[in-house]
Amino acid sequence: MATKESPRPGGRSARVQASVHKAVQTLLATLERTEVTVPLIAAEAGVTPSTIYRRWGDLQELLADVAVERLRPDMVPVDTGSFGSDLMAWAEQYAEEMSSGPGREMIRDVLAAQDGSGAYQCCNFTRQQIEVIAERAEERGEVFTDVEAVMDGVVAPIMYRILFGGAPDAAHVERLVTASLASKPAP
Amino acid sequence: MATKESPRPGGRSARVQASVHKAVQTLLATLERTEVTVPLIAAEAGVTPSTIYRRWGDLQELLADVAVERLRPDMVPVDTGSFGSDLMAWAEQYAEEMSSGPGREMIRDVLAAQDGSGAYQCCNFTRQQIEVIAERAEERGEVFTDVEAVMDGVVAPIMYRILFGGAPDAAHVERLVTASLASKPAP
DNA sequence: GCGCTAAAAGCAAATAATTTGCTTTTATGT
DNA sequence: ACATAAAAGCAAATTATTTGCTTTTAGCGC
Repeated sequence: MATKESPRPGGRSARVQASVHKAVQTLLATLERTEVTVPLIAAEAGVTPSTIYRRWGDLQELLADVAVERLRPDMVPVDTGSFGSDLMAWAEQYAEEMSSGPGREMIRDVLAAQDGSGAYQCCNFTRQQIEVIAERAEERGEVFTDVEAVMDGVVAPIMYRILFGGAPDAAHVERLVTASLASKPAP
Repeated sequence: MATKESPRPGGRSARVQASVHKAVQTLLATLERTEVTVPLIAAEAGVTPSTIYRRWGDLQELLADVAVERLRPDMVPVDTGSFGSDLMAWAEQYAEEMSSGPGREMIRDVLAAQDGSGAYQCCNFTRQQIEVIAERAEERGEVFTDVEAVMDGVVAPIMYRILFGGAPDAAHVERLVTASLASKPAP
């Protein structure tokens, strides 16, 4: 989407993107999802609706774009001393954040977009967080669970239940992590 | 959504629902997702757009409603003689169906709707299929994996990867099932 | 069966959204 | 500085959505 091309002639590009993103966040914080429209966002951002349509295509793509930015992790997983407790702490926080109203809406926005790249990015944000935990474990000389096994055993069940059923409770998350630690100790 | 109330005065209800659903399926088979609009569906179904708006609210809810119907299982999982092979056969078919273009679009439609009940229903369709496999295992006197453990260990990873990354390949699905069979043999 | 009733559907005007052709602005490379 | 091409503005045209009101219909009591 935002490829690495060097900025070409003509763009107020970055400025508009920033104000539109901010406008979306402001409006989402205030109004119901169904009340947030492109013309409203345009007015709030001080741009023309056609600018938004031409840059993003439609409301869903814009909402997805904003949601991906907001889902980008802003901190490194806390270091609690071991792979197991790092993963447990991370998973608990992840489940809580994603289960929250705003979390669920952001995930929904990302998945609703036609362009699947947002979902892929989010998945990678998560994978990278786990890789950080794994790399620390490796530096400590620990035996630790394969990253893809954690994706399957911890991340996927949490996300599945948030999306398709009730959010998993803390005990469930703890069980998932424990099982993952026990089952596949291999890199 | 479609509650079990006995039909009240006035509804051509069922007839309209059927023709609109059929129209949606016809159009989805022909056109790109972004080209399918409420007025088009209305014309194809021989109803007025306002009828659709009043019954379903918007296009997304209608698409979700249709997708849920299409995701409803139409057969019982095949009986291959044991819990393990039943689950393996079912998981392979499930992964294949859901990974397909139409499968992915239906899931997306279900999740994109404001009304989360469709996702919940789909999750239950899946759970019920696994329960059928589990009940057969119980009748045979087998030891078998808890249904929720299968949801976490097999269904969730398949769905997560379909939604967020590349679809899982056959070998991956096989590994998930094998691990699930090995890890939690209990009720 | 016959009307009564209320839910659902039709119709059409009003509103809101999206698209589009054309003009203007602006960041970059020369 | 100037030329250039990408991005943004503007406004008209199109398309989608909402809404008030009328008509049709299925179930209900008689």
